[in-house]
Amino acid sequence: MKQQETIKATDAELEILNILWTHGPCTVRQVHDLLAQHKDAGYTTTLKQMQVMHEKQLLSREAQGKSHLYTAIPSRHMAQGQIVQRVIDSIFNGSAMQLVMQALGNHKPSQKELDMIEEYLNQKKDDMTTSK
Amino acid sequence: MKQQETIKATDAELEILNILWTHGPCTVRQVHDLLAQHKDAGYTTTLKQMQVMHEKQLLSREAQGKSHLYTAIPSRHMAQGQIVQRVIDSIFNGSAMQLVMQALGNHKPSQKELDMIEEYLNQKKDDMTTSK
DNA sequence: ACGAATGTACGACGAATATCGTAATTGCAA
DNA sequence: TTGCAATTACGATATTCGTCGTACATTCGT
Repeated sequence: MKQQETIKATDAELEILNILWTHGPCTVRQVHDLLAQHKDAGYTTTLKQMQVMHEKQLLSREAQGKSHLYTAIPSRHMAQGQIVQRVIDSIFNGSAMQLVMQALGNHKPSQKELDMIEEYLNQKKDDMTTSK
Repeated sequence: MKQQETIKATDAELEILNILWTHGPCTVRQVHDLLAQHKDAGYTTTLKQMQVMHEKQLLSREAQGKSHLYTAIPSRHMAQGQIVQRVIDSIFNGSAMQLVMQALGNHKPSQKELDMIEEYLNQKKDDMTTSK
């Protein structure tokens, strides 16, 4: 059911995964052009990177015309979970709450976002009284 | 006012910083012994690492007897902020809230923790109505 | 005062990563 | 069908990171 236990990706690889997660399946050219907007690297660099990621089972690919269409294999949600956990373990001494506070503090949440959390909290509380 | 704009530390370095943050100034031996509890590496490895970190201005040091006492230069809080921001940018598409939700979802907060957040939220709301 | 123990300094090495040049391949348009 | 432009394949190189061996320095107990 799980083709992959843990995701091991470098920062550069994360960037590419993020593009794929956001834009759906892409060719190397598309990914590269997006990357090039805020980063400076040659086309073959991106190509090589994606080839390696394909070997590492981070990307699947399918021929399409003369090029390849690449797709992210790990889900964004799964990767997020793992990375968040790693951050918590490494510098938040294992406390997820501290991370939450940090993120909230940094961010100056908008009213709408505060409402979102509140709603979430209320729902959690309901869960607690209803069951368990 | 700020001796350091951005903190660039590898995972291994983060581990060491975390020890220093938690235990306060330490000698190489102390850090190494703590690391050795859940990791396997030689003493000189830790030493070298901390020397490099000293060059990189991640650690300051002070002679103490025959050894050196090392201290983390960046504050834990600052490092947390930067890392959280980087995570948000790289895989949460810039949305701090998504990270918060992910962390909350992962973690199954306790009642006490929920109260903490709620209190925090109320305070935020007060801020919003009082000032600004 | 001297030798063992404990530290530090320094350089080297392997693996992984990032980057790119160049060659081979492929699809398509004329 | 043939040539060109785009794409892929395949190393080669540079850099960084983690690791450690070994040499040098210092302290302390006796």
